[in-house]
Amino acid sequence: MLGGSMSKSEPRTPTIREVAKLARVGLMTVSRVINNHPSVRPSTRKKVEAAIEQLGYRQNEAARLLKGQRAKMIGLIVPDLSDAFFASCAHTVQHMARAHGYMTLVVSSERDPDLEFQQAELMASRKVSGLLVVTSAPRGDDRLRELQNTGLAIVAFDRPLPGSDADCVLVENRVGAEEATQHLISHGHSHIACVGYDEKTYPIHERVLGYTHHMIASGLKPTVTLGLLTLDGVRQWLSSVFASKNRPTAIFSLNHRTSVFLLQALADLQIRIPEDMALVGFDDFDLAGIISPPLTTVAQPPIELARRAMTLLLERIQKAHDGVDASPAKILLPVKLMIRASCGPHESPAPAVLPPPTDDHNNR
Amino acid sequence: MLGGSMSKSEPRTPTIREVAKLARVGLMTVSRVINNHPSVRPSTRKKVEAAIEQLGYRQNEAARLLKGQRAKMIGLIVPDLSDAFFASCAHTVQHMARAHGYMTLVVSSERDPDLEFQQAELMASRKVSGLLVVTSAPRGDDRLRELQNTGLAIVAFDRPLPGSDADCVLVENRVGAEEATQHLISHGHSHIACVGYDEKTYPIHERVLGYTHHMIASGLKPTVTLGLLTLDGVRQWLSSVFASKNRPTAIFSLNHRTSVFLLQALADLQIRIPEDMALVGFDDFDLAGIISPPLTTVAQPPIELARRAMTLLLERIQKAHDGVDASPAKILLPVKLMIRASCGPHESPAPAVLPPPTDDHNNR
DNA sequence: TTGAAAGCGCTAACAC
DNA sequence: GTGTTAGCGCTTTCAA
Repeated sequence: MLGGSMSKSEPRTPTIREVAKLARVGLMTVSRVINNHPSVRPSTRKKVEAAIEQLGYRQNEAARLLKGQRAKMIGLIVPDLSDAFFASCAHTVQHMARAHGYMTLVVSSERDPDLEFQQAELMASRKVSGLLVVTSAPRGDDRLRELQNTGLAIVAFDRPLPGSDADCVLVENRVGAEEATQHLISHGHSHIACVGYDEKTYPIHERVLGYTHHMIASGLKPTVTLGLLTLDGVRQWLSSVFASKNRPTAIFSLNHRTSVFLLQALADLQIRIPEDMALVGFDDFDLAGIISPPLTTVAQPPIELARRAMTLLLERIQKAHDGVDASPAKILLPVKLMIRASCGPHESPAPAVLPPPTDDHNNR
Repeated sequence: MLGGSMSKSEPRTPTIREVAKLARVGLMTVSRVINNHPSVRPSTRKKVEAAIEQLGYRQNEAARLLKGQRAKMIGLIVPDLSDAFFASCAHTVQHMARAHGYMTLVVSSERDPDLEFQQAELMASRKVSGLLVVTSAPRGDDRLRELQNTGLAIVAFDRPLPGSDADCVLVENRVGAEEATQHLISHGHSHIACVGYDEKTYPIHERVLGYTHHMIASGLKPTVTLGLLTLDGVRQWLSSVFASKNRPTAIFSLNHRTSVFLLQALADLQIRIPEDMALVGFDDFDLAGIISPPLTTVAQPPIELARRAMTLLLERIQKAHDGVDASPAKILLPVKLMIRASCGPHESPAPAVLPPPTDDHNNR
C-alpha cells in the first residue's frame, strides 16, 4: 500500500502545536519564532528552532492565507509564453522569485485583454504577493489599474499599464527605431520602408514614432505598413513593393516575427540582402548573427528587463508590507544596435559631436 | 462602480455564509451546490446559484486547502524555461491547464536534480493537484518517485522518471537518430561524426544509441563526441577533425544548441554546407528552413508532447480523485525528418521494402 | 516576554 | 434533501 507505515496514524506533516509541545512553550511563541518577531527571548527561540528542526516542521500556507496573509507567490502574465523573448523574461522572473522564496504562477494571456484581466483576478483571489505583467490591454482599459488600487502590487514591463503611471520597466523603443533608421540612412538609403505585424501594441507604436520622426527630421518620407500578419502577407507586400517604380532600398522591420517572414520572403523572391534590399530588424535573436548575411538588429535586453521589473516588484511588496506608500518608479532601459551585415559593409560612422567616452549599453 | 456601498465596512469578498443567508438555506447546501453534489433539489440549487451570482461569490481556496482538498493548480518543472522547446511545452501546458480550471506553477530546475526535487516538494506542500516534469534526475535518484508514491499525481515527459515505469510521454529519439543517420548514409556518406553537448540526459543517450546501432548495422564505424559545451569547444573539435586525414564528411548533431554552434563554427572556418560537410541536427527550430542552406533536422513535436502529458495528468488526477488506481501509461510520439538542403540535393529514396501506404507523422 | 482564546471560510460527518 | 457541529493550522487580540 502507498504510505506503508506500521502504526495506525500516518505521519502527518507537523503543526505548530506539536512544535510547541515538543519545545514546551505556547503556540504563539512558535508562531513568533517563525515570523521573526523580536519579542522572543533568545533562549526560547533556540528551543523552538530545535524543535522545528527535529520535527521537520514547515508552515502551512493555507492556514496563513486563511488568516489574511499573502501567499509566497507572484503572478506573471505575458502575451505569449512560447515567444522566445517572453520565455526568457519568464525564466529570469522565476529564477529571481525562487531566490526570494516565492513560487511563480505563469499565464499566457494570448493577447486577450479579457483573459488577461480574468487571470489577474484569479491570481489576486489566490492572494499572490504581487503581479508582473506584460499587458495586452488597450488604452482605456483600466481594469488592471483598479486591481492595483485594491492594494495588489503590480509592476508592468515591456508595456505600461493603460492609464497608470505606476511602476514599469520599458525599453527605449523610440531611440532604437531612430538608431535603426539612422543606420540605414548612413548607408545611403533614402527610401526606407517600415513594416510590422501588430498594429496596436505600445512598443510597436513607439517604434513607428521613432522611425517616422527620424525620417521626417532627415527630410525623408516615411512609409509605414502594419498588419502584415502572415508569411503570405509579407510576401505579397514585398513583391508588390519591389515591383513599384519608386521601390524602397531598405526595410526597417518592427518586430522579430516580421523580420523572419521578410527573410523568408526575400529568399523566396531571390532578392539579395543587402545588395537589392537592406534590412534592419527590431529584436535580436539567437541566430541573427549566424544566418547569411548576419542580420543587423536592435537588441532588447529581456533578462535585464525582467530583472528590473522583478526587483521593482519585490521592493513594492516590501513597501506594501511595511505600509509605506512609495511613489511609482519608471525605468527606461537602453537598446543596442547590433551592427552586422544586412545593411552592407560596416561603416565607421563619423561621430556627430564627439566620440562617446563610454559604450555601456547593458545588453545581454 | 464595483463595490460602491455607502456603509462603513469595506466590501469584503463574500463567503458561503452570506450566500446561505441570502438564499435562506444552510451552509452545507451552498457547499453542495458549489461542489456539484447530486443531493440538492433543483429548485434549491437554483436559489443558491442566484445568490452566488448576485453576491459575486467565489470559493476561497485557502479554506478548502485547510480542509485537506487539493489546490486547483498544477506544477510544471522543466530544465530551462528560456529554451524555446520547453517554453513551447510550457505554453501548451498552461493553456490546457487554464481550460480545465487550473493555474500553473512553473519552475526551471536549471538542470539541478536537488533544486528540481526541492521545488517539487514545495509544490507538493502547496497541495498542487499534479506535477508535470521534465526531469533532470540521474539514474538512481528515486526521490520524485517517492513523492509520487505519496499519492501525488506525476507525469513525466521528454524523459522518464528514474526507476519508475509510471506515466510518461516520450519521443522516438532512437528512431529519429536512425533516420537521420540513414539519411546521411543514403547521401553517400560513410564517415559520419556524431556530436553533442549534454552527456547524461536520457534523450541524448537514446539518440546516441540510435546512431551507433544504425552505423554498425550499416557496416560503418560510429564516432561519438560528447561534452561540446561551448562554441569554442565546437570550433576546436571541428578544426581538428577537419584537418585529420580520415575526416568525416557528415555530422549528426544531437541537439539544437550543438547544431547552432556547428553552423557558426562551420561558417567561421569557411567550411561549406553541404559540399564540404553535410549536417543533420536533432531538434527543429523556427529558422531552420530559412538559413542557407536550409538545415535538415529531426523535428520533435513540443506541442503534442505537452498536450499528451497534460492529458495524461488530468486523467491521473481524475482517477486519483475517484480512488481508481489505474496502470501507468507510456506514450511514444513519432519524430519527423525534415529534409531540407544541408545534406545535399534531395534524393527520392528507393524504399527498402515497400512504399509506405500512409505518412502520418503527426508533427506540428 | 509569553500564553489562551477566538475565528479566518470551508467541508466531512453526522443528525434530522 | 437539508442543517448543525466540529475542526483544518494558523495569527490577531488581549490578558498575564
